[in-house]
Amino acid sequence: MNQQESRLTFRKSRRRRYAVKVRTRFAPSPTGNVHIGNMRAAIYNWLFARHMGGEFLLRVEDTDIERSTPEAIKALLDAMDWFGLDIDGEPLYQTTRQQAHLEAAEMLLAKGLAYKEDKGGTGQGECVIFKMPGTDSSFVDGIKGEMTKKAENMQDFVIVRSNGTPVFHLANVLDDIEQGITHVIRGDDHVENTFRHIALYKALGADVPNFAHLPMIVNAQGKPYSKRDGDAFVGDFRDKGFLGDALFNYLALLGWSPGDDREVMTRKEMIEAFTLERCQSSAAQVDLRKLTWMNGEYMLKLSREEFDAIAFQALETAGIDAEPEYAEKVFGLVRERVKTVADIVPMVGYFFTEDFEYDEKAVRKKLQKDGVVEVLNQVKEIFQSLEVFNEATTDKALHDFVETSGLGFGAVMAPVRIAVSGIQSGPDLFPLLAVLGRSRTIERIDRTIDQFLQ
RNA sequence: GACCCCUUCGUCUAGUGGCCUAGGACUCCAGGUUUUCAUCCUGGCAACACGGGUUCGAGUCCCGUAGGGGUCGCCA
Repeated sequence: MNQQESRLTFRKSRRRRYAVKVRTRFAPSPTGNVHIGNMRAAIYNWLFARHMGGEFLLRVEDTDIERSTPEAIKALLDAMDWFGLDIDGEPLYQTTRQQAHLEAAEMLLAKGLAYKEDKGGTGQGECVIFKMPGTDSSFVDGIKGEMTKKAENMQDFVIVRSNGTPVFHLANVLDDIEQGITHVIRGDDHVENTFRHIALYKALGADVPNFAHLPMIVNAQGKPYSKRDGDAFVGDFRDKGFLGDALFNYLALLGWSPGDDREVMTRKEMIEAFTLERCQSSAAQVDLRKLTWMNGEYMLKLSREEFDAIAFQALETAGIDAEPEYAEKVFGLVRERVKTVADIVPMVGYFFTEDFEYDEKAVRKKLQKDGVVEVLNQVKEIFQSLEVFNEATTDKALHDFVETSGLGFGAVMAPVRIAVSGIQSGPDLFPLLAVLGRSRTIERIDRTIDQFLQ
């Protein structure tokens, strides 16, 4: 009922401004790190704007001179780029607006809607305080429905500090007016502010936009993300090997669903299906396992070229020098088994060095057993005698060997695999051998015998 | 403490009074496919916070309780 009511009212208020195009915005302060909670708000704003055929703007709230460095701004823009959040128009930098903010404060003062006072008698001088109208306030939240607050529960608040700088509330509202924002979609932590902001809009003689408040996202312990949760920044997810598209999709689904069973969705599908009414009003918990699964789905959707480019990049950062043609063959082997970008290097390491590690347990359980030396020696001879060494010939040769020797597949394949790769799991053995090549395969078998089976 | 908000499987969710013996996804478990691992296929475990109403009928509406969260800055 509540949902239905809110939907109606929300539509009605939009119809009133029928000629106005929907405009949303992302208004972060550039601090060098973008929290995924903020990024999710950006995603929802973007999705909503695109769904409505409207515009998505960026406003950089860079008034904190200490933290708002050019690097921080670049990091912010990079994060948006990584997610593919394209903006309409030029970003508005809040520092360029200070004069306008101050003039508006003067206007409110002149109209008697604000007053000056040394709040709390600090002796720091007088600040400008906005006078709340003294009436009950209510608005219809696009997600939460009807919200009300009694006059006695709302206090006057500072809009210009005694040092002459504008406070968030004033700047934020004024800039939203300047940018023509029709829908303010932001975190739940702003609901209380909304009552203040609505009063400001009215005092300023501006149309009050629609508001929608997104529930917070919480960590794996179900607690709010704090500064200590190291993995809450967008950059951390990138470092952990997640793809921007996958994180985007995952975050979009964290608090919203299309209403049917779709989960892995294209941008187009998400844009088409996205509505505020379908957003959840309770907090959502981040589940890295599901994110990892979804990332795997996106890794699978990558084209050969895209995957190779990513894999080369990963190799490069790991300091591994790779010959392109060979590396591409290796990538082809692991392409479908990788869940995150970070999985690649550990999975292909042994292809690029003779100095790879042997898994101790694998050596103990599969290699250091009676008869293994003989098996490896015979396999080596078979490989040496092969006219051509490729996937098909090694496959046939080993299968023949298994048959004639009367040994099980496992008794032959496992030792060979460990001898050439050091580990028990990996790509299909024969393609692996083919990529490795005959000489390397034989050398590795020899070395394994010397090292563990003498 | 005051004000506001939230509550369906472990997690993300579907559910707008009868279609719900509550559906899907991730995870986990079992079986199958596979030379290994992953994939893939099949099956399984698992939830309406609690208590009262309203109603012929409640996960869905109302009230209360409990739990959780947000806000109470000359931070944003």
